[in-house]
Amino acid sequence: VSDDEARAELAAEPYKLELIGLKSPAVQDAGGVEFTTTEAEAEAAAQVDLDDLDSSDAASVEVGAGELTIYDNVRRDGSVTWKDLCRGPHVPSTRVLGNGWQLMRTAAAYWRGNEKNPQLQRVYGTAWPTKEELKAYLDRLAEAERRDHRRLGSELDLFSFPDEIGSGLAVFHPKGGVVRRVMEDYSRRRHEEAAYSFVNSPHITKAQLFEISGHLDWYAEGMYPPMQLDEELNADGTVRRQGQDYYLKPMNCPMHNLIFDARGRSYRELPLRLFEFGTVYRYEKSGVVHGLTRARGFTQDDAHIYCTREQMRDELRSLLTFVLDLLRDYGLDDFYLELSTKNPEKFVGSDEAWEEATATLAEVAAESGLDLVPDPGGAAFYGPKISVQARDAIGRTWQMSTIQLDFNLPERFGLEYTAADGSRQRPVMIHRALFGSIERFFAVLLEHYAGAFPPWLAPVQVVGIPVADAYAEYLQGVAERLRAEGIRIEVDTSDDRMQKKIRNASKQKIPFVLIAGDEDASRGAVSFRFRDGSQDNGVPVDDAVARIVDAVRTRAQV
RNA sequence: GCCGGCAUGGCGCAACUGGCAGCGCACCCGACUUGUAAUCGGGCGGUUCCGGGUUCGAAUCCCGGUGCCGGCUCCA
Repeated sequence: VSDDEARAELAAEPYKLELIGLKSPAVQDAGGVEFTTTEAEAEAAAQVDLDDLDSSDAASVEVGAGELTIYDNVRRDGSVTWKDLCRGPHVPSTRVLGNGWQLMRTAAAYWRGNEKNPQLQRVYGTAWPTKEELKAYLDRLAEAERRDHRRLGSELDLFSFPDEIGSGLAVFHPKGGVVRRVMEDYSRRRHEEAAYSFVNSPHITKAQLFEISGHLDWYAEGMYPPMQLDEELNADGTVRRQGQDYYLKPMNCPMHNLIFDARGRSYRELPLRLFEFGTVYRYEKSGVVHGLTRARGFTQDDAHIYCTREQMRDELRSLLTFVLDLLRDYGLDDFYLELSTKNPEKFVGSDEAWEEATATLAEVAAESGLDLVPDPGGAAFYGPKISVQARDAIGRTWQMSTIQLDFNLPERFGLEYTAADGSRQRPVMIHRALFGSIERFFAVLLEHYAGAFPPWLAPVQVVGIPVADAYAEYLQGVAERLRAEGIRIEVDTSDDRMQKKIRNASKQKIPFVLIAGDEDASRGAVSFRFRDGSQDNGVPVDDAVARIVDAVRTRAQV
């Protein structure tokens, strides 16, 4: 139909009239009810962008540029219930959906995806050729639900979000604290080996620092409001103390820059790698806070590397290797990379610097042999970025580590080092976080393992269960030997039945259960029960200890 | 921030149309002493998220706030 015909047909539909005005057949999908076959497609459909629709869905109907199509919704008796703009095609009959469909939820969505526009009600559904396939899909959703870190966090007594503290602010319980400490300890050790220097910086700072860094210009709405220190006057009216705003830090980089700038720096010190588990606070909008993956207070495993332009390539290369190795040690091994490049509308620095940095990142990424997905225009204004995307045990992807090149902050802070020829040079700065945030990484591991952490990370690695009280003492002896090896073991001496203790250990997803009764004790042995329910009976204590110690030391996933 | 939903012992839930706040698990006490996922009995525990209102009477209805869940938008 022509625009005018369409306008006449849909005169009572203000949003559709607006779409007609856009003169693009692509936008016709932006309204209407969506039935999608997968979560991913629902997401994709929800994020329909006017620009990329023209080419991507070309398979449907031939529609010339600027032409519109209108479909009639026809009942079985032939009457038309409503008309709608649609690029098509439509299924001949909704009855082909059979029984394999279900409404999933409703939600508000901004008209044409813009926050400034009014919101419409979006109805989500899912449709499958058969009931069985629908069920399989719903089972996958249930599996994700079962692994939800917020649920596992309370079931396994790892962390909580007390209302009294505030939205998005977690406390870690003793068991969560163990996992976190082990994660951090291992990370520290590896960073030490990789020649990082460990620094510490405060949680609050005068406004001045974020004025220099530019955060108050660009990031103010992501920050908690300032703490105001009032001006105080002496009796004669002179100023005794100047008024001052203090902010919670949303990022660590400005602090690290001040450490770099604390004295004159030589090229001989570079690359200088400053590392900190830096706790930051960001005032996330109320609707986006989500468990540990999107909190308002979190700790980054943050490092800033200051190096020369010449060192940049080698540094990035070894950095990417370091990052991937470490992620693998935590049990993630299915990665791809994303390369975010310059947004021509929003960048600082010279074109040459950008090209060099981007080419270097691309080259280093290619050497890794991993898939590289371009993300044009996705870079921060100060430099391009590689991010590591990891797939977890049920195939979901998570953005983990980021490596960002920065030409801007060294400029703003006036950072310099003295080169071999005595000249003053500006260093390049690399921002990198490997976990991203410890809390998010913790949540990803928790969901990846569905709570069944590998022994080296498990809060309790072994539970000893005596067949009867009489054997508790024997197991305590075994426990002492394991504790001497640094193993986290508890002996269950409660009044419960043995079967109940096994059930409890199983629910807590303890990697190793050691059971002992007369048969074992009389032979100096113990019996294993593993998480999968399998057993290994009558294992000599020496062998049992060696086996557990080995599993922990090798970070095995048993 | 916006739209929709929700908030009842530590956890999971119940309580009809406004009419005595209940159950299971956990916890405490007692009995039982057991070879691979729940022994039995008893007990403690609630200002029904907070503040205000309507009503003879509010977990229940209304208003405001806080928090949570699902999305939008944004992001480590």
